[in-house]
Parts: sequence; C-alpha cells; structure tokens
Amino acid sequence: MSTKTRRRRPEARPDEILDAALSVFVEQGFTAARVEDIAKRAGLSKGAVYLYFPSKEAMLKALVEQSAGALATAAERLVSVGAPRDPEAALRGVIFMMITAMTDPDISAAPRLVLTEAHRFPDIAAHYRDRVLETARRAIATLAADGVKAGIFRPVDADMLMRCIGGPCLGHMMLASAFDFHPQDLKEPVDVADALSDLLLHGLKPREDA
Amino acid sequence: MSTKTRRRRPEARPDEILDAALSVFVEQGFTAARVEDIAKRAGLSKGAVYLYFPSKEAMLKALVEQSAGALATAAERLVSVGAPRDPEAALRGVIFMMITAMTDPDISAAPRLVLTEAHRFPDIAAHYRDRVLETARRAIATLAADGVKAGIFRPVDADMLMRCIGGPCLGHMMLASAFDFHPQDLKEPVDVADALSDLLLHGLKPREDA
DNA sequence: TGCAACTAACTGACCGGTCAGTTATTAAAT
DNA sequence: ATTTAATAACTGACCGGTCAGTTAGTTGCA
Repeated sequence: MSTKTRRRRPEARPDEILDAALSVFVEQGFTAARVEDIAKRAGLSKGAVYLYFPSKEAMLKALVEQSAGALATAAERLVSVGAPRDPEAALRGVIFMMITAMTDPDISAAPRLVLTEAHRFPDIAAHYRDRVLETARRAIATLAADGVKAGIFRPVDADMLMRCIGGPCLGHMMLASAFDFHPQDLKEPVDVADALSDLLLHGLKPREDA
Repeated sequence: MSTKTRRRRPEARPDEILDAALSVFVEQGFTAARVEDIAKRAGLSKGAVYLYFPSKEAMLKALVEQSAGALATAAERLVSVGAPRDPEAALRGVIFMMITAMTDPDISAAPRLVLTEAHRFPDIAAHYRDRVLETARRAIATLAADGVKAGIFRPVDADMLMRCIGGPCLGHMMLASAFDFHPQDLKEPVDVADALSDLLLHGLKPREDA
C-alpha cells in the first residue's frame, strides 16, 4: 500500500534532482538557491541529494553539461544536415526552432541559467563557449556560405549573422523572463519567428526595383 | 596636507559606495556579493556603508534607479529629437550608440546587473519595464513610423524591430561578458555597428534589381 | 595661540540567523 | 542479517546588520 513507501534508488533519481535543481537555480540564482528547497522539490530530504551529488556546484555543472550537450548536438545536426539545397528555408527553420525553444520556459531554463551564472564559473563559461558557441558559429557560417554559393544571400560576416539571429531570440526571451515584457501584436511564437525571418532576409529598406 | 586626511562626509560618498557596489554586484551577483567587499572597495569599513544605505538591497535599488533614469532620458531624447528628417541616419546612430555602450564594460555594467537580477525583484523589474522598456519601444515605434512616412522603410512591427536592434547588441554584450566570445574579424565597435546597421537595413538577400 | 568641549565620520568586534555539508539512525527490501 | 535508501538532527562557517567605542576635525573660549 501507500504511495509514500520509500522508493529504492530508482535510476531516475539523479535526473529528478537535476530537474528540481534547475528550477530552483533559475528562480533564485545559484547562490541564493537552497539545497533543501531542491530536495523538497524532488521529494527528498536534503541529506538524500548528497547521496547523488557531492555538492551544490556539482549539480550546476551536471546541469550545464546536459544543456551544452543537447545544444551542441542540435547545432552539429544543423551543420551536417546543412540544407545546402534551400538555405533560406534552413534559416527560417533555425529561427523558428530558436524562438520556439526560447518561448518555452522549460526549454530556455538551462540556457538562461548558464547565461546568468557563467561569468562566475570560468571553466563552465569556457566549456560552453567551446562546445556550444563555436559549434553554432560554424553552423551559421556554413549556412551563410551555402546561401552565398547559391546566390540567394549576400556575403555577410558569420559573427554578425550569428548575433543577428541569436540576439533577437535571446532578447525576446530575456524581455519575457526578466521583465514580463511581450510584443503587443505578435502573440504566437510562429508569428514572431516569421517576422524575424522576414526582417532578417529582406531588411528594413524597401526593394527599389518594381 | 596629506591625501590621507579624512574627508568630512563628502557628498560624493554615496556615489563612491554605489560605484563599488555595482562592480561587486556585477562580479559576484547580488546574493554572493559581500557588503564588506563593497566597503573595502569604496575605502571604508562595513559599518560606514550602513551610515549611507540602510541595507544591501537599498544599494541595489539605488543603482537600478540611477541606471533606469539615465536610460530613460536617453530613450526620451531619442523620441523627442526624433530625427524625422533622416530616419536611416537616426537608426544607424542608435545602433552605434548601443553597441558602443554595450562594448564598454563600465557602461554596460548596470544593465547587465538589472538583467541578471530583475526576475528576483519583481518591483525592480516592473519599474524598469515601465520606465525604460516602454520608452524605448515608443522611441523605436516613432523612428520606424518616420521612416515609413518618408518612404525609406518598409512597415515593420515595432516590437520586432526593437528586438532586432536591441537583441544583437544585447547578445554581443552577453557573449563578450559571460563567455569572452568575440567576433573574429570585426574588431572595432564601429565595425560591428556598421555591419549590424547594414544587415538590418538591407537584409540578407541580395537586391534582385540591377 | 592654545586648549578644552563637542560632533561628524568611521571602525571593527560581535550577534543572530542561515545554510552547505556530515553523521547517527531508521526503515525497507532481499 | 545484511545491505541500501533515506532521514533528521547536527556542525561549523559565513555574512548581514548593529553598536560601543575611536579618531579626525570643529567650535567656543581664554
């Protein structure tokens, strides 16, 4: 009987703890986060989480590693699948994916955490940079090169393009999460992604032909 | 004589403390920041800072207020001066200003702090949103409307344009400050601003005329 | 000019609470 | 019976905030 029966070290435990840790870290920030709150949220006592992680910082590291891995493989897939056939569609796809991810608080939680805590943990920052950012940069550069080769993109600096794609997505997320500040008219993520893709592809100035 | 002579409650004290607080807050985060470190950096004992501020949180609030005021007036000036004559130049000016500001760690410190701590202090977040973000939005909307009226901009959603201008600047700053990640080719802020303005104005696709 | 009497500015030891991490103990499952 | 999972109670360091006391500078008075 009893749902309250003590469970016997399920393999799921570490991930349950990490889920709890992520949410507390994001809400409170790493320093202000209390291990006891993480434990409570995972349905455990404080002592129990120390059976699975040697320290609070280890949880942060595990979390970052998880996130970095996921993002890196996403970026790598983008590189390899590459879509040299239709760079415009690929670009729209990337933007849609990013906006969608950033709009879901659960998905954006880890990147948000990394963003706010990275500079206090230089090794984490360096790892993330090498694993995620460099990979993303390469992906964008390849995408841009494909587009230029196909004659449908103007040549642009990859670093700039990276910032022009990621920046608005990042900004969109930070405005929402930090300030609860949302677009007035564009309600759906799809609309935001479309508007962003459109602006990025065609620019602010009207076509002078026609 | 003597530089070491004790200054008699100079008006400068609160600002000196705030300067110190800002740098410590940015380095450590609000929670991890120690008041004693702030005091030391301001050349005072811990007790003395409590002669000027009632609490650590009060320092944060004062700092945010300072920054919000400065940014709000900057945005308001942008609105009123408006530059309806040459919206393109105005846009380039805004972008240049933002990139320059974001590139200087001293100037970007306060916004960075707000960005990382806002969500834990809902009243701070709300204040910043109403004071700074709404104002900026209005400024951008006006700028865009001027451009459209003059026939040199396509009509765009102001919220989207805001994210397309601010986002890359924000991203540029965060990549630099959190990850020490910089553009490979564009070394100078001016170049970054130019590249961003160019991409934003003309888009990624080549002109089809000519 | 010199010398108390006074006050503003500041110091640093201290208190109390909080919290990461540890340990002694208990409960279940085999 | 033994081992594993988990807890609750505990420890010790740390830090925000306080306050009794000190020092630098000022004022009034001779």
